[in-house]
Amino acid sequence: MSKPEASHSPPEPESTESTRRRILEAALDEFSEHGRAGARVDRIATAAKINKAMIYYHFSSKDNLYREAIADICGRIAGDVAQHALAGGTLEEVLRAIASAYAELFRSRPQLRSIFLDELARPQGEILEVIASALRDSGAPKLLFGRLQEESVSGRMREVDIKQAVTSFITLNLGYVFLHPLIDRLLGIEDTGAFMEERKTALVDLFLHGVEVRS
Amino acid sequence: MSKPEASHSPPEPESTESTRRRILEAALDEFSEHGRAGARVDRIATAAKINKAMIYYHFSSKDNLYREAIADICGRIAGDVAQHALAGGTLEEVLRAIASAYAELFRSRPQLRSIFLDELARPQGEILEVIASALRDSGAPKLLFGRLQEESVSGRMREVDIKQAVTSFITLNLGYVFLHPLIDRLLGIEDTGAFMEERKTALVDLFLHGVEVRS
DNA sequence: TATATATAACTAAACAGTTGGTTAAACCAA
DNA sequence: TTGGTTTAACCAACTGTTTAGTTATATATA
Repeated sequence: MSKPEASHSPPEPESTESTRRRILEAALDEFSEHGRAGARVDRIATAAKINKAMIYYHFSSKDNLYREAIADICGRIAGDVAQHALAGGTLEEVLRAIASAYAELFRSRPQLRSIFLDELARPQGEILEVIASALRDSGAPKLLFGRLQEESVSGRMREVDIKQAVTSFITLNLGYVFLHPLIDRLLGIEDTGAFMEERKTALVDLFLHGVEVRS
Repeated sequence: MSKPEASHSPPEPESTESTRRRILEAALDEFSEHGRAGARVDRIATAAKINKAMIYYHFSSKDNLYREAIADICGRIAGDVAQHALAGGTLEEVLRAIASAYAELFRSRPQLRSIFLDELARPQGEILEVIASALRDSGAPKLLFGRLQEESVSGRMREVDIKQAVTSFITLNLGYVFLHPLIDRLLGIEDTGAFMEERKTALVDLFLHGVEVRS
């Protein structure tokens, strides 16, 4: 006595939050993989296992979905970075903690990388501001800036422009994350993961030596 | 006695090279501004002042046009960088020359930045190889690697992993170029151009101090 | 020398498929 | 019954690409 399968039987209605979440997650994957212009709404719908119209019901437009998907994940960045217990300690300890935090951020949230690169390639003020805020709220830039100022004032660090120094540390960290497809080819690096692991130590080492007072 | 205007009268045929050049230039602008998926063939045709069908006559497909436009401009990179007379001199002089070359490359060819970021975001082996080859052929990576090895062997440089050191120098240089929209926001930098100028000196300074033997 | 032919470059129009988005109706839990 | 959620079908515009026709020019041929 088998029940006739309905030609269309919608799954049990879920909570709004649950549906939105599924859409946001599918969207982030799609935008990460194809970029904003290359992403397809119907692919997002398929991946989220919903009818395409639901995307418009919840998010109004493709563009708005893009914005909200990024805002959603950026909202997690501060928490992710905080896991690395950025706090006091020697300058070296602080730098190591930040380097680890950044490396782990992009390792644990692989969609972030391509989306950040997209927004860097063609910045949209609004979205870039969301990203910048997230990184700011992580506390890392402020901690870095503050510590470098202390070191400078106390004479443990050479006289260098603090903004340039912070820029250098950030680019030393994020540089390989973002540029590794190119660098791997230029230098014949075959194990990106291993190189990234060594990198965390190497970049802190270089930076510390670069800023310390010559004895 | 006016001649009746033909309903459609194609202009005199130009040389193939001239038409192709116009298309390639318009294409590079379009791809740079909108990305591969966001670029529109009809916009490229309008910008190049040709009939859209000519793009297919000369380049077969949008994708092939993308590839050829990038290959075309990458073919110029080696020459651009060579303008900076990368040669011998002290390590500092070599590093300064390379830093200048990189900064000038992206300043003088503004389309490169977003296109490189696109390919870094979603690498296509073939195109990334064209880009890597262009940078390789510029001679800068080899010069850098070679000089750092010399310095290491002769004891003027600390014992550091050369690949990590080269990676650091490249990321110190290209990092700000690519990440400046974000860094400017994080650090409150208002004059990107001025900061970039200072950067050339600051990054070489940091790097040199970072690798030199402690006396 | 005049004429025919082939070819490359070019055109406007057409094409077929895809895209983001819309709509009216159905569904369902409270 | 109500209001929120969901559906299948639909839509106009857009997209990359193709087609058939035109023109200028070089070359072959009678």
